[in-house]
Amino acid sequence: MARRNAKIIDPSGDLDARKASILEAVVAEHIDTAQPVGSTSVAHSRDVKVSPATVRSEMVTLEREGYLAQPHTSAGRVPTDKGYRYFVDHLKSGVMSSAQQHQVSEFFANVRGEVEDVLEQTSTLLSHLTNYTSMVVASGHSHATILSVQLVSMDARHQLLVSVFSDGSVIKHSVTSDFDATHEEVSEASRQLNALLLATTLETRVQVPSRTDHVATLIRESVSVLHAEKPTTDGEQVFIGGSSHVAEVFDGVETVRKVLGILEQELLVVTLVQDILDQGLSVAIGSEHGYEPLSSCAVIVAPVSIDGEPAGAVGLLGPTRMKYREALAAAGVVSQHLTRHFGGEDDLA
Amino acid sequence: MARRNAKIIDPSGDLDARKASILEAVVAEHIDTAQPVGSTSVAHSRDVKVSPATVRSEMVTLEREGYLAQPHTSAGRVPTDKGYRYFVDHLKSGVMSSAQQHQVSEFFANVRGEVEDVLEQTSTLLSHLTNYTSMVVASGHSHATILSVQLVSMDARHQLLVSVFSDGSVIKHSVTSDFDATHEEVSEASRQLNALLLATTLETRVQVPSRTDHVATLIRESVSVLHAEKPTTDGEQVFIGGSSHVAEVFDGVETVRKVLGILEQELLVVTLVQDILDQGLSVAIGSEHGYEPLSSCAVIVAPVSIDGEPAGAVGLLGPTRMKYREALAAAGVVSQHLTRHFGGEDDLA
DNA sequence: CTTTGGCACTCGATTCTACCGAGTGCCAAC
DNA sequence: GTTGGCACTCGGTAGAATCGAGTGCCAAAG
Repeated sequence: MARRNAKIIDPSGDLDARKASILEAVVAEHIDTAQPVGSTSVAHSRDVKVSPATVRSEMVTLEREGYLAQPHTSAGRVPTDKGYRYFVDHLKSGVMSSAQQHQVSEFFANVRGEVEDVLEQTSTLLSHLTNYTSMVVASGHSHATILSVQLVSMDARHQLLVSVFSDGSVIKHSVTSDFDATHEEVSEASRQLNALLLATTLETRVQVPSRTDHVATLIRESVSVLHAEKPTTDGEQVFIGGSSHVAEVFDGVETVRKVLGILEQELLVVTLVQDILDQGLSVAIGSEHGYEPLSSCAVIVAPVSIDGEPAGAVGLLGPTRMKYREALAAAGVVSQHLTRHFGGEDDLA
Repeated sequence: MARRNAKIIDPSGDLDARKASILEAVVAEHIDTAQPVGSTSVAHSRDVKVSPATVRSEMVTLEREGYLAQPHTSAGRVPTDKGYRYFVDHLKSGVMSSAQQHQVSEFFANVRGEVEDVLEQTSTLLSHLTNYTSMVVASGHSHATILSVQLVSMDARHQLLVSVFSDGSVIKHSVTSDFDATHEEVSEASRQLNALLLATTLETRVQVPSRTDHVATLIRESVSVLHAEKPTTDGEQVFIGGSSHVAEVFDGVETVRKVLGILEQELLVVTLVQDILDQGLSVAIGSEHGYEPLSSCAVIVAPVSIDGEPAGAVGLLGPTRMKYREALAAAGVVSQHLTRHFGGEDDLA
């Protein structure tokens, strides 16, 4: 079509149809062979109607424009991050095999248990579906309200503060006092804490009694440990599935080590996923996410919401040459199922 | 010493002093070079006062007896699992560097938070100390008694059952009813549940009301989900630290994959550690633990107890040629600190 | 002016060979 | 029983030769 313009280097990054199909062919082939791809195989691929020679000359352009790279003279071409980016941006969204679709429906029809269990199992599911490492992130309860708090006496000087939130999460904190508290004092404190904190969020500032008696001290102590929760973690949880796939999917011990090292740090994974989501991306390729150790990785994310509110995300981590179509489809389908699962009729907690 | 008997093949597996020191030298050298070790380097090592020729002839014996193996003719010797076993059985227990000792004390002096957090951080500590993957297992609350149960209403048909145990653990279960329960009904059920279950364990059979009103139904339902907890998992928790070390410490993608695959399955890790503990071992080498995919691994375990009761264990996973002395020392020291930490004055929960 | 087949050239990968040397097993001497 | 000496083995490495996939360029064809 816009052939006449082919000579003009298009700064907007859009390619004419022929370059596009060549780039696509290169990416597609490199994804499944992991080898540099040469002009002949591109020329023979569907959607490319020109001779190897023409392909070659187009490839030098694509290389100059940064979509392809040559490992060394007289080798085939390999896509750059930019090349992959173009590829995924122009990917007509694929669809999962019906066997897999079935597997997912089956899974969500049969899962039981608490949210945490469901999320954990979901991450396993996702990694099995794709053969990549999966991440399932549940955002924190920063704006969940407190449904109940209870102070339970462990022994005279140790109590356990158990708080239940409207999102179904439960957290415990241990409270230590430097005096012996009677059972009566503890349950009185528990009663008052309940009255005090009911329907508040962790961000609400509450008026604590300033008296110095045992009950008041327990209350102050309890409120303080509870509110201390906030700054450290936001209560996000992350479930990682199929980390063993890291070993099959990356080559080079060093890469494997680095990637595993990142996955070990849950906080990092949460922020990574969050960052990508915030950028409005669904795929971050190579250096796009800014984590140097993951520069040979691509990360796919798909948001999950509950009642219209963003509530987390599912993610996949693979090499930049991952099978985007399948992986995107899987992440999408699973995130939709999750959204439906938690939005819908079933147990919320 | 028992030199005169050297010719007699000792079926009990005890070696005369010279063979022992040769075997030890081979193992020690192979551990830090990862190479087959030859007669000359053994002969030059401390504790071995004989010539290479003598070493060689002893080595053929050691090989025949199954302590050493030869990768191929005219290569050095490599220890077999049996060789490593002898080595660790006769290891005079080492001691950690004082810098490390300090690091551990420091850690336990400063660590805060709930048990889970402490255990998780402990596993990180242990893996940092040793450069191996660490496992920290906390046994289940099968004989902990219930301190409190509370049924919290989420919405009309969903309640959350929150149970607090004497070991400081808290578990939640969601309860779904097929009728709309009022707040009053829920709190009445909660009250009765408390009375019913207080001081029982998950194994105690309790008499539930057989009435068909809402409160009784809630109670039956709650008791049932709570007691259903038992069979699936015993409530063990496992924290794995430093899985990225797997990639540095094993060679061969396939091994790395297999090991990571095992580590992914928490249940497997728990039983692995438990099995080894049950066998009364502190190290399981190669095939001793019976997990085929881990046949090139050694696993070190050290029990942790609270108030004299076994309460879990710490473990390390490395290659069969791991640095046993250091790793054993680290696991030992950390398990002791952990035992002291939870047995002692500090927070129990 | 674009496309194409032809062709010389490049350069990593593979294969082959020679060779080195660590290490062994054996034996005769101590 | 221990030791030095010696012939032999065999994996690992280095270098040379070769292969071949793939390129860049050019001249002819459309």
